[in-house]
Parts: sequence; C-alpha cells; structure tokens
Amino acid sequence: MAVTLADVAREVGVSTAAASMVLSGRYRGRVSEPRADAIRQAADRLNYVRNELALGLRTAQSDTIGFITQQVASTPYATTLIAAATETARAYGHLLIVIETDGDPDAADAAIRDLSSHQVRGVAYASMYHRRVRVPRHAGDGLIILDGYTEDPHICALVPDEVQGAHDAVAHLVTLGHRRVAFLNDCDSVDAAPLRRRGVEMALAEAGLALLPSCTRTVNTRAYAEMKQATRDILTQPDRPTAFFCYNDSTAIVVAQVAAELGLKIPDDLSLVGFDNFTTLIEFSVPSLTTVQLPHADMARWTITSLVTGTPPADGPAPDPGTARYRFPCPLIVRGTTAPPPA
Amino acid sequence: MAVTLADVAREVGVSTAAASMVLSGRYRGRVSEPRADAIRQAADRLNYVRNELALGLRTAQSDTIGFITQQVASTPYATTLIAAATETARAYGHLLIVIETDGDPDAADAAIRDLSSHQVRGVAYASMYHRRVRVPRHAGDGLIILDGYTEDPHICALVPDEVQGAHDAVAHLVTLGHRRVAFLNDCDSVDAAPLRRRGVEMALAEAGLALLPSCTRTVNTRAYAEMKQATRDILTQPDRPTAFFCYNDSTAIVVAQVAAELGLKIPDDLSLVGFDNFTTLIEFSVPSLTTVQLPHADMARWTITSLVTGTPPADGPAPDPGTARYRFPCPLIVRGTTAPPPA
DNA sequence: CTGAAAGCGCTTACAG
DNA sequence: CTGAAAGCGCTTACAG
Repeated sequence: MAVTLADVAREVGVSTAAASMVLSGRYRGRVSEPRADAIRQAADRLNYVRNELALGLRTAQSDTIGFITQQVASTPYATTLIAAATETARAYGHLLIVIETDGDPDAADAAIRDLSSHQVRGVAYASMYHRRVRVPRHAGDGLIILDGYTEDPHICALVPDEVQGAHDAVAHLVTLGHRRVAFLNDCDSVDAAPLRRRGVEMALAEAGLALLPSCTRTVNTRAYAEMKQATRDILTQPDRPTAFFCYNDSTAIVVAQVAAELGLKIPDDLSLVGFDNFTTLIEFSVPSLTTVQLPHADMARWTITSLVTGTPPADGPAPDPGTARYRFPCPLIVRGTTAPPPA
Repeated sequence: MAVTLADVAREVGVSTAAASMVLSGRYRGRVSEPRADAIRQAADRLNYVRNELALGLRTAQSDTIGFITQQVASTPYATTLIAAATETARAYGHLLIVIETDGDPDAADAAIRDLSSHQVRGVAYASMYHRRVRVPRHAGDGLIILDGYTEDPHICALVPDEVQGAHDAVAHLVTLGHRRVAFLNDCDSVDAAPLRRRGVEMALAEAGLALLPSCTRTVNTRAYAEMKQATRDILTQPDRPTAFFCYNDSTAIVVAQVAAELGLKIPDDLSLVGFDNFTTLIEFSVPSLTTVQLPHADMARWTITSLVTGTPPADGPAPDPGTARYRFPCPLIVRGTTAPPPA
C-alpha cells in the first residue's frame, strides 16, 4: 500500500542500502552526490514516508517516549505537562504515547509493560502533585518521575522547589513593609505543605519576624466553608495581619471573597499572594492575583529532553548532592494583589 | 536483550509458529492442549512481552491510535478528552499517541505524516471548541473530527448538540415558572453561539414567550468588565428578568457576582444557568451552579471505539441524515442556582 | 496436530 | 563508491 524504500530504490535504479543511507542523511563519502540527489527527488515525488515500525524493529528502539499520568482528568496541571511534553518530543522528532492510570498501581505496571513492548526510549512518570510515588514494576532505568519522588534517591525525580517558592512570596511581602503576615496552609499535602511552611518561616526569620500562631491555620483547601471561617477568624482579630500568603490560588480567591465581605480592599488594606499560577482561576480575580508559578512546563521539557538525549540537560538545576533528585525553581509572579501595608 | 518468541519456543522445544499461535490465542485445533499450557507457562516464567513493533510491521497495522489536539495547553476540556480517550483505548488494548499542534496547520500535516509512519489504526482530530476545521493533508479515511466539523459532510465529525442543550436549559427555567429570561451570548463563537440562541428561542416559543431585546446581550465572554456592565444593564432595568441563561459557566459566575453586588439572592431572587459544566470553576460557586454538560467524554469514547472497531458504535446518536456528522446530547445538570421566580 | 520457510520494511556489516 | 545479503521479532500460508 504505502511507498517503501524498495519502491524509491527501484525508481532510481539503486540498492535499498543506498536509498536508506541517503534518506537518513548518513551517506557522505558512500554515495555520489548526483545519485543522492536523484534518490531524494524520487522519495519526494513518490511521497515516501519511512516506516517507523520497521526502523524500530531493526534498531531495537523507536522514536517514542512514554508518558504515564496518574490523574489527567481531575487536575488542571495535566494539560501543562502534556502540552510541554508533546512539544518537546516533537522538537526532537519523537512521539509521545500517553497513558492515564487513574492512580491504579496495576494499571501503571501494565502501562510500563505496554510501553516497553513498543520499545519506547524512556518513560515519564507524572504524578499530579508533589508526593512520594511507588515505582512501577519492571520500570527499568529510562524512567523519570515528574512532580514526585521515590525512596531510592538514585531514581531520577523532579519536584518544585516549594521552600524557595514560599520563601520568595513572603520575602516579597516583607520587602513591601509587611510585618504581620498570615499563612493559610493545606492539611492534606504531606510533602508540599511542610516545605512551604518552612519557606514562610525562613523569609520571616530573615527579617527578624516570626509566624504568629494567631495568623496561621491549616485547613482543608477544598472545603469552602472551612477556609472562609479560618480566614474570617484571622482577619477579624485585633491587630489583624496586613498580608496573606495562601497554600494555593483557589484558597487565595476565597480569602479575597472574605476580605470583600469584611470591607477590606485588596491590595490597599490587605496584600494577597497565592501559589500555582492557575490561570483559569486567576482570570476571575480582580485585581489579578500575585502568585508563585509551579514549574510544570519546565519539568516536562527537562524530562523529555533528558529521555531523548540520554543525559540530564545542562541548563537545568543541579541535582541534590549524591542523588538524582532535582528541585525546580518556582518563580514569583507579581501582579496586582500586593502593595505596601496601610499606614 | 528482551525475551523473544524464539526464546519461549526454544525453552519448550516447539516452533515459533506454535508459540505465536498459542500466545495470541488462535491455536484451537492447531496445537494440543498440553503443549499450549507448556508454552503459556514458559512465556510467563520468562516474562515474555510481545514486541509490538514486529507485530505491527508484520501485520501492517499497530495497536495505536493517533490523537491530534490543537490547543491542549490553554483549554480545560483537553484533559477530559485525553483522559476519556486513553481510557477507552486501553480498554481495547490500544495505545494513544498524542500530538499537540498548537493550531498550526503545518504541524497538523506533519502530525498526520508521523502518525501514519507509525501505522496508527486511526486518528482523532480534536478541536478545542465547536468549529469548522481544515482537514490535514494526506489524512486518509481513518480520521474523526472531535468537537468540530469540516466542509465535506462525509468526513466523520462529532459536535455537541448546542440547540438541544440551550433549549433544555431554558425549558427548565420556563417550567419553574419564569417568564422573563435573560440570555448572555458570546460574540466570538461562530458556531456554538447562534445555535445556542436558537435553542433559547425555541424553548421560549414553546411557552408562547419571546427573547426580549432588553434581556439579551452579545458580549466578549473573556472581557470581565464588558460582561459585568451588560449584566448590570439587564438587571437594573424595570421589570428585570427573573432568570439568566449564560453562554458559559465563567459568564454565569460573573453574573452571580453582579447579582450579589445588587443585593439579589440566588436562586431566590434570580435563577442562573451556565453552560460547560466546568467543574474547576463551579467548585467556587455557592450555591453550586446549574449548568449544561458538554459531551466531551462521550465524544472521545465514541471516537476511539469507532476507530478501533472500524464501525460507529451503535449506542451513540444517529448521524444527521445523509452525512457522517453526529450531534451529541448535552445533558442539563440541575444544581442549586435555579428555583421558581420570586412571588 | 506440527515445523520449516517466507516476508513485513528497514539498516548494517560485508564483499566487491 | 556500490550492491547482495542477513537479520530485527513476529505471523501466516504451506507442506507434511
């Protein structure tokens, strides 16, 4: 049906070997230039497309990368991850095979099996939030964990630098002159929440300040009423904080709602910083939310590049000493919700 | 490196032909039962995984489906589409190769080429909103357009039934007793917006009502201020509408904000219906938004099933007469923002 | 019931 | 510089 290398060779009257070499570009000094031209033209004319399956079989490796994701459906970051990954793969002439496991460990094991039967060059194993994951069986060494890590520190794993992100957010507030900074943290996050708290405390300590118990709460950031109540408690006390740093953007949106109910203007009366840079949500925040960017796109690009080239990209962060764990910076994005405290 | 069929055959002392038949399940009456057992056990013991590249080369078809998407990154529906597609593919023992074109026609052409060089069984071409698309070059016949359509009515194309969705939303309001229903439509949507308007008018006409000019506006639903102003205009007129149907959920959220500013309680003073069922946003609506579900998951499942089996699933909608165009129902999801009008 | 052989489309030593 | 041949791992007629 499709045009094969033999068709092209026959058309020109050369061997398939010559055609193969020319079309894959490795013919210098092995095929004369006029012949090479003729072969290229014939391939063009016949609309030849190389059969990647045959190539893969021959070379025991295909130009595909596996991308296993735990929960595409329910999370907004999956799109960023997949978009950056497919784009990078394409830039390297590779294709991305995406499998969603929905968090089922057996499905992950099966996915590894399916992918290896397709001779993928490597597998990105994407968690949907920063956490410890179990490595699927028979994963082999071409595996990179995206937005997560595992026990074995020598398994390549990429996570956001939560401490730095939270630190920079609060440092920004301190620099603006805030002295009483509130922090609304998440109660379910095992990994990110304590790290962000550490970042908050570090930034405050650098200014000789402390995180006041009256100014911090750990809540379920998916429980609307609970968040509202916690925010109201913090904002209605005497000597209320003049700035709020929130575990994520949706929490920040709720804080903004409560502030509005209390007649507090943002950023004049209260400064507000979120985390995630979840744009869909931020579009509805007026003024636009100052927040910390999660480095999903960076991590995805790094992962695919590393898998394709076989070596960690030089332009990324250095690994934690003695490990294959990489922390990716979370840049602060200053928008409209932060300002100096009221006089 | 990897265990091959020959390894398994050698282990048992049979031909690769026998092993192949047994392991692919088509050996009845061709290999004796004890031998078949021995082969299966050996395959298990050696952890044999079939090389799908070799199979694909041999059979000139692989167990992969191509999924081309225009704008994964910027749209919330991509996740639903991809999640449903990978899940369905897996249920049929197939893998999904995802390519993002970012709306670039050349990239789409290249994607078709890359996919066909991988011998995919078919290609889903997913638009990110209901609109007319250009079919990529050399697409062949194993192509299904998801959430879009093209000139040629014989090219398989799936779209949401916008008329029915909008109709059911407004019929719901009318049934609750509303007589003055406002409609905020989108100005950029070439396909969906007119269809939704038709649905609105149909539902009103069925109750002997009409869409009043004073109760409808066509706005840029991504321009926050414009939406707010239009909503305020409509809600502050004498004889204001008692219900609002919006082009999408984000518009509805803005209407809710304006209603709150005007001291209107939802749903007691004003009923509100959105469109999309964009859950990430709806989580922040209190009470929870009544809306119309976009059938992305249904369409994705239908597409993959059709591509794998080679025939349109019987349990889906019938095509528009004389075409290969399918309209998928958009179910109304009644939640907390609709109630009878105030007395 | 069973095995030897051909061939899918490619690339890579090898011999000229 | 050039071509004939082998072989990647599989399945499918074919002959016994």
